[in-house]
Amino acid sequence: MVSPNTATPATVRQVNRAILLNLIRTHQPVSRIQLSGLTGIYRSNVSFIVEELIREGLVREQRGKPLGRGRVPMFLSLDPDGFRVVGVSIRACETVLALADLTGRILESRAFRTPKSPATWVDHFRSSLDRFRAASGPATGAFHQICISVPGMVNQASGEILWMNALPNYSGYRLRDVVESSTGIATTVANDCHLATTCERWLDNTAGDLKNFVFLEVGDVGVGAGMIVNGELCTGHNSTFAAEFGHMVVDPSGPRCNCGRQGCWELFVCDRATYGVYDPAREFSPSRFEELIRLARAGDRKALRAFQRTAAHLSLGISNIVMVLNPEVVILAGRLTEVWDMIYPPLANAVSMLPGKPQIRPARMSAEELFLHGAIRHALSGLFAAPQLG
Amino acid sequence: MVSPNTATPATVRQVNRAILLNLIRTHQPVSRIQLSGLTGIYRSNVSFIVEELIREGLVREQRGKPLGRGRVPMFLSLDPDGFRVVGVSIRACETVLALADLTGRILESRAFRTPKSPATWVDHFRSSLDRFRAASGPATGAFHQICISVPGMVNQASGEILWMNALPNYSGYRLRDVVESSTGIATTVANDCHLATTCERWLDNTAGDLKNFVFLEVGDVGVGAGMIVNGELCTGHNSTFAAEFGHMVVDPSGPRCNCGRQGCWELFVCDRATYGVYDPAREFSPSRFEELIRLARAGDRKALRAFQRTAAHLSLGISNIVMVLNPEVVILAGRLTEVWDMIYPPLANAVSMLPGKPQIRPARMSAEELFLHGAIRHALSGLFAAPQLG
DNA sequence: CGAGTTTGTCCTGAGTCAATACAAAAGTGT
DNA sequence: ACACTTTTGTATTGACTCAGGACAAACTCG
Repeated sequence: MVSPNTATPATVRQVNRAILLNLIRTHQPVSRIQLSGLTGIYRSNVSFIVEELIREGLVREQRGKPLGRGRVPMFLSLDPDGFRVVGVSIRACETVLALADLTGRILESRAFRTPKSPATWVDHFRSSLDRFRAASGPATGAFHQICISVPGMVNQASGEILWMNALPNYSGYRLRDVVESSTGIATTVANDCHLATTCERWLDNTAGDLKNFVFLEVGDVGVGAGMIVNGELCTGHNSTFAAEFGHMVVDPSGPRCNCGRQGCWELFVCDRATYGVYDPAREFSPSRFEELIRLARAGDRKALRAFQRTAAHLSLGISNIVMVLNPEVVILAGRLTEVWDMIYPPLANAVSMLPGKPQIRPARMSAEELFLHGAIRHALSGLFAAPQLG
Repeated sequence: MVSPNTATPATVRQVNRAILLNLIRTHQPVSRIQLSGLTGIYRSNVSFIVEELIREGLVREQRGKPLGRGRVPMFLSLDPDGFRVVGVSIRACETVLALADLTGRILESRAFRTPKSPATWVDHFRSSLDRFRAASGPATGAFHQICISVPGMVNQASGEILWMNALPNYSGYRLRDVVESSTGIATTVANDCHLATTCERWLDNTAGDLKNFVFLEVGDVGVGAGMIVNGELCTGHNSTFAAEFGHMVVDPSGPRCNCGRQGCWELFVCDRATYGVYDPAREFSPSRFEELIRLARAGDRKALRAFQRTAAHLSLGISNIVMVLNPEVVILAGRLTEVWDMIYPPLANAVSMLPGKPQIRPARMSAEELFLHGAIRHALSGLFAAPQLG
C-alpha cells in the first residue's frame, strides 16, 4: 500500500492558488472580483492569494479601464518574466531547444544535429544552454525547469529512455538524471506525442477544459498518439507508454510490422502507405509525398485515390478509437492534414454512424511545433497543476 | 467555463476522512496508531476524525489483543449496520436486487422477471423494496442509496438509459429520475460492465490500488468491458459509454456485426463464435456451450480446437488493448474462464511479446455476481470517495 | 511494584477560508 | 463643488483544519 496523499490546510492553498493562476492565464487581463465570481472564492481571499503570486513575480498588476461607475478594477495578468523554462525536442535528425517565458512564448531557440550517442547529446545540450544564459542577462539567467520531448518510449516517472527506434543508442539511457545532475535544473522527459497532446489541451481554452480526447500524428512511417481520459494524460502502467493506436491490429492477414505483429493500423495510414498506393514501385520519401499532395490538389485521379484509400483506413481506426474511448474530439496532425478537405468528409461520415460523435479537427500547429511547445507547456505545468489527493 | 472545485478547510477533512474510512475498510481491524503510520496524519488528528466516524455509526471500536508490551490498542472496523444500500442488476430475463450493509455483504436478495415495460419494472421494484423494508426492522429500515446495473448504454450523469439491445422499450427511459422520485432514495444508474470493473477494483486490496486495468466479459453473443485509467473509471464523453472493445474492428473483411460495421472483435470471441467453430450447423445455446466445455475438458479434439481458435482471437484483441492502454492487469469473466487452463497459455504467450506485460487473470466472481456486487459497491462508493478538486 | 513502552487524548499554535466592516475610487445629480 | 451611489479592494474576526508537544492510560517485564 503506497501511502495516500493526505490533505492539510496548506493543500487548500495550493489547490486554490493553482485554480487562480490558471484562470489568470486563460482570462487575462482579469480583476480580482472577476476571479472571485468565477471560482466562488471570497474577494478577500482572492486578494490574499493574488498577493502571494505577485510577491513571487508570477503575476503583475495593471490599471484597468473604468467600466461604468465604481472603483476602477486592477487587472491581473501573468508576468512573463516571472519564470523561465527550456523546452527541448529531440528528433531523429535534429534537436531543437527553446527558452520560453511563463506564458509559453518562445524567447530564443537553437538547434543542433542530433548525435548518435546520448552522452555527446548532453554535451551539445549543455553548451546550447550556456549560450542561452549568455544571451539573456544575468538577472533573467535562471532557468527553472527543463522538459525534453523524445520520439520513443520513455518512463515518464524515472526519466529513462526505454526504447527509441530512430536513435538506438539512446535506449536505456537515464536522460532525466544525467541532465538534472549536469545542469542542476529540474528536468522531465516525456514521449513527444504525449506532450503534443497536453499542448493541444493547453491551447484549447475555448469551452472549458477538454476532458476526453485523442491526438493522432500521422507520420512518414508510423502513427504516434496520446490520449486524455477524465482530464488526465494516460501514460499507462508505470507511466511507460500508452495510446499506441498505430500498433492496433486491424487486419490479421495484413503486412508484417516491425513490432512483430501483422496488420498494424499504421501500416495502412502512414505517409509511406499512402504513397505506396499511388506508386508501389518507387520508394517513399517526404519530398515525394509533398509532390503527391500537390498532384492531388491539382486533381490527379491516381493521387486522389491514394488519399481516399488512406482516409478509408483512417476511418476504420478512428472508429475503433471512438468505440474504446468515446472522446469529445479527435485531433489529427501530420502532412496529411494539408489535404484536409479530401480526408475529412469520409472521416466525418464514418464517425457519424457511431454512438459517440466526436468532432474531428486538425491540430492547431504542425507536429514538430507541438512537440516543442508541448515540452514548454509541460515544463510550466507544475506551476498550474493542483496537487493530487486521495 | 464550468466553475472549478475550490478547496476550503472543510475539504481537507473530507479528503482525510475518506482516506481513513478506506483504510479502515481494507485493513480492519486496525488501530488509530496504525492509521497514523499508514497516512502520515498525526495520532491526535486520526482520533479526532475517527471520533466523527464513530459518532455517525460508520465505524465501531473493539478491544484489540495485546501485541507485545504497551497499552493495548483499540481496533477499529466498519460498523456493518451503519449504512444500508440496495444494489440492483437488470438482466434481459431477470432482475435481481440485494440489500447490503456498509461492508458490501448481502443481507437479503430478491428477484423478479424483467418486464417488457420500464414503468412496470419500477412498480415491481418498488414492491420488492417494500418487502425489504418489512423484513428488516423499522430501525434499520432506512436505505441510503440505490444503484442499478443496466446491460446497455447509460448516461451515468443523468441516469437515462440511452440504448438497450435486450430490452428495447427501456431505451430513452430516465430511470434514475423515476426511481429517485418514486422511492425518495438517492439513485445512480450505470452500465453493468463498468460496475463489474469498479467491483473488481474494490475487491483487489492486495497490492494497493490498481491504477490501470481492463475488465472483459465474454458473453453469449458479445463482449462487455470497462477500464480504469489513472485510478478512475473511464466513462467517455458525457459519461455515456466507453471501453466498447467488443466493437473494435479487427478484420475489415469479417462478418457483419449488428452495430453496422464489419469484423468486430466480439464476433470472433463470444461464446456463439466458439460454438460456431465446433459445429457451424447447429444453433448456439448456453446449455450447448456448457456441453462444449465438458467435451473440451474430456479431451475432445474438435472442442479443444474451437477454444484454441477463440484463444487466438482473444490474444489479438487483448494485444490491441495492451498497446492502447498498457494496463497492469487484464481481467476476464464469462463462461470461457471455466476452461482457463486451455485459454490462458496462448494469451500469456501473445502478451509476453508486447512492450507492456500485463498480468492476465480470471475475475474473482462470475459476471452476474460482479454486476450485482458492483452496483452495491457503487452505491457505497460515495462514502469512500474523496472530493475531486481543481 | 516500579521502570519502560505503547496507545490514545488534550491543548496550543499556525494555517486556511468566509464573512463582515471599512476604505478607496470612480460616476451621478443637484 | 459636494454629497450620494456603486463598485473594487483591504483589514479584521471567527470557525475550521492539522501538526506537534505534554500528558494520561494501559500494558509488559524484571
